[in-house]
Amino acid sequence: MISEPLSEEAAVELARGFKALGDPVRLRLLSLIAARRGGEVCVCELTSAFTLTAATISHHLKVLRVAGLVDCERRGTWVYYWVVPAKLGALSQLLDASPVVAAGAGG
Amino acid sequence: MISEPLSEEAAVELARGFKALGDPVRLRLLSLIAARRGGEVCVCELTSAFTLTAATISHHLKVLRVAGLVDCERRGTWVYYWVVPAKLGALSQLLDASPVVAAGAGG
DNA sequence: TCCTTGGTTAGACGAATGTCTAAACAGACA
DNA sequence: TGTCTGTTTAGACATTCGTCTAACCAAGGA
Repeated sequence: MISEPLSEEAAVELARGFKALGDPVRLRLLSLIAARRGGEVCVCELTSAFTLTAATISHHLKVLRVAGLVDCERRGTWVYYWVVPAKLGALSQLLDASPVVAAGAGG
Repeated sequence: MISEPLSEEAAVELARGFKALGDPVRLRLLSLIAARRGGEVCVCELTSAFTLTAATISHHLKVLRVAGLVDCERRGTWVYYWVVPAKLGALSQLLDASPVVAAGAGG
């Protein structure tokens, strides 16, 4: 859980991450990617899991990527996406109910 | 970490929570409230921590409340807010990078 | 070179968001 | 009752968001 008030700067940065997660499509995209621990998922596979257009999926993937939650790489014809665990972990810790004695939380 | 794809329904519900967290003001409000573990914070105290109007703060608090992240109670003249740990914990778990489950969590 | 497939970018448009001012509601007190 | 303080609600307005279609870029194969 949050143990001390956030600075405005920290709040802006963290809010960017949560904002990216605040859409059902992006959350499902992330779950499809993250479900493959350490693995990668082709965009074509992600697109086929929705009834939305490829352009819309690409847009959502870009939002996730700009937020630093996922990263990608083109490999020949296809583009593969994977999650960035450190970024997800940072957001998770903020909400975690178990005390995390990290980051010199003075108090 | 997310270990399996989310259903559309689950994604919609969870996205509501993350969306509420996706604003710097709301994130700072939550941190101000959550920093008092089990405690409560008066709206007047929250409002004075920002340069925004009381109406705007009230609006953001309502967003957090509708999302189930905080709850409140009027007590005489003042209104007090507190966090709902269970809700924060649910969101945290989804992103948690250190899953308690070892391998083979089939389902 | 041209064509085909996979994926992204650009532009448009209705819906939702964040902020404000003004007004209303709730309680305390003279 | 009236008035003051604390908080929420209503309405307005510019900005941002999610989606689409159309166009473009990247790679492979004839």
